[in-house]
Amino acid sequence: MNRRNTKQRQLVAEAVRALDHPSAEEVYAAVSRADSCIGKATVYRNLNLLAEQGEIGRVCPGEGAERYDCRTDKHYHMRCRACGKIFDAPMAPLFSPVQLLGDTGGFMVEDHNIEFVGLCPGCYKKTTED
Amino acid sequence: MNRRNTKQRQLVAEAVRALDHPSAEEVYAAVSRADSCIGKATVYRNLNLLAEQGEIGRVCPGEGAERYDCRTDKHYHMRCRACGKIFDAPMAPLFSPVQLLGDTGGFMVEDHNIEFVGLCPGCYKKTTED
DNA sequence: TGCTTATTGATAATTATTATCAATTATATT
DNA sequence: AATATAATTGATAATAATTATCAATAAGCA
Repeated sequence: MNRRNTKQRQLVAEAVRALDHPSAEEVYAAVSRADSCIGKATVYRNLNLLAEQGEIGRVCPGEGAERYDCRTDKHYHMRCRACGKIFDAPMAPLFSPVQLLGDTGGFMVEDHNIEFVGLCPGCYKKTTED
Repeated sequence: MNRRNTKQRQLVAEAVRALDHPSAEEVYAAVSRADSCIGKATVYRNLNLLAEQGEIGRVCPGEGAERYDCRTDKHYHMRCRACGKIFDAPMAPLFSPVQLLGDTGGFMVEDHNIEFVGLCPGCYKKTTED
């Protein structure tokens, strides 16, 4: 059950670090440039594995495909509702989010996420251009 | 383009109100009990339409299918990572979430969502039972 | 160098949802 | 009430994103 260092896995990890919140498809495209015969399933598998092992982050947008993140520290995101692009939110993680909650009725909170939704500069510009 | 009050649409709206954060599939199952020949596409279409018109809420969980919500006021959710069930979070909506953000670099924030992730009472019990 | 087994690539399968389109039906108009 | 019209429906195909399957390959230890 020991993890092995394959060329494919390295390429996937590098792609996530080189790209900005890429989707699996975008990672696949980038990796394919370096090694055109890499399989798509291999990309998905490695993204999952790297995320599980905490080497990369995973972002679950309210809409659209999963994104991956070179940052692994706790932070929040802003999603453009027009182009779907994900940005890091300039906001410190809440110190003790569970304290914001009242009686959860026995629900054990382990984690939390915040997503800001709106328009990125480029898409906002487009809405005012007509 | 005027909206019409069909029996199917009413059944979908009623099902969302009767169920607790149901998925489209769960709404379909409930509605099918009342009218067994309702089409699945009709359920999806009406959920989208009712959500767009603000008659029901839509919840986009970090994992799993979309959920629908009889509540339409701003509130947050807790999701059980084991069973996927969605609960209302006992937390008042942030008064001015944009004030929590620093310089967004021109990103226009319009909305935000918070999801707490953890274990619901039932699933937590199961983890301690062995 | 050879062995074991994690990993791969190709592809099928799955899940959730939307698009298509002819038939139906709610509602305004006559 | 009869008619017109266009919103809506149901069936089904299509799509998108992801996971499962499985024989072949290759990483890394003995």
